[in-house]
Amino acid sequence: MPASSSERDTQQRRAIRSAIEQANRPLSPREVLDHAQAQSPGLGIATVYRTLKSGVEGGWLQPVELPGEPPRYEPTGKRHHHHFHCRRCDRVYEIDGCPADLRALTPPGFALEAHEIVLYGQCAACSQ
Amino acid sequence: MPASSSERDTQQRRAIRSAIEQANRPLSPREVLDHAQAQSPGLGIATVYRTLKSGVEGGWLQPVELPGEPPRYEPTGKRHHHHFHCRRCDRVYEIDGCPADLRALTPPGFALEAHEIVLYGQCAACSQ
DNA sequence: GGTCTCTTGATAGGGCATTATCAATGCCGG
DNA sequence: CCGGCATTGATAATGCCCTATCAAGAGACC
Repeated sequence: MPASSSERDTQQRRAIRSAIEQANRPLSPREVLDHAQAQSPGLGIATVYRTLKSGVEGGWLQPVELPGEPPRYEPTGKRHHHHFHCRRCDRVYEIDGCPADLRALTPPGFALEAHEIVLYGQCAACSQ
Repeated sequence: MPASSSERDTQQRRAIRSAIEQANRPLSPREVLDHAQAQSPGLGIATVYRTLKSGVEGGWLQPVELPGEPPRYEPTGKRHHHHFHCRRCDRVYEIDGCPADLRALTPPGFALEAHEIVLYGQCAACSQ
């Protein structure tokens, strides 16, 4: 007997998933709401939070934590990358590549497990 | 006629300043409280927040923002550096150096103004 | 020491992001 | 097309971090 509770396929969830997959950058809950409302008018923020949470638990979504900011969300399975945070429009962009020989910076005795790089500045749209 | 309001030199402020200067790593408000209470028993968290705030405004302190974390505080005037966040004890350490050719990662049209690098893992104390 | 006024500590209050509540709605299997 | 139950939207409630409040306490200049 399989666990009964089925995940229903609703208009709202489709809209949210689609908004996240089509944006090629991590979105905040607010941004997800705004984008998904185009497909699902009347969509509420609570549903966005619920869907984001279950998406992370379900493994198809991952939070992108940034200094002093609420998390953004992006699909899992992408290549290793980092992010650019535009100070003007507050959007976060995906940056390919990873330049650093970070192992060299790690002090003796410290075990390096992961790293995060965030670039700050103006995005193309905001620099005119 | 000089602006009258003087900044008094109190035991609490001395203790807080000393705690921050003697730790060779950024401290959270809670850590500042714990460390400074050794010099100033009965010190309250409100005074810590007040002193941190005025320290930042006064220019001798700067906040260290980390992904998904409340800010830590360190003295200004240090060389350019980054931080290591121990996942076990949650302490943040200062890391000298900056390896990256980050300009190369910046997409065309984007204006790079600053960057942040955070290493994650276990600190020397926590890796035994 | 006296006094003026800045500081302090305890705690209530505010701000913000997120979660819980619950009646109404809408999937979906039969 | 029905009925059961997951889901939804609105909003109240929570959690966390930090700031405001205010009576009591303590620097500093005389």
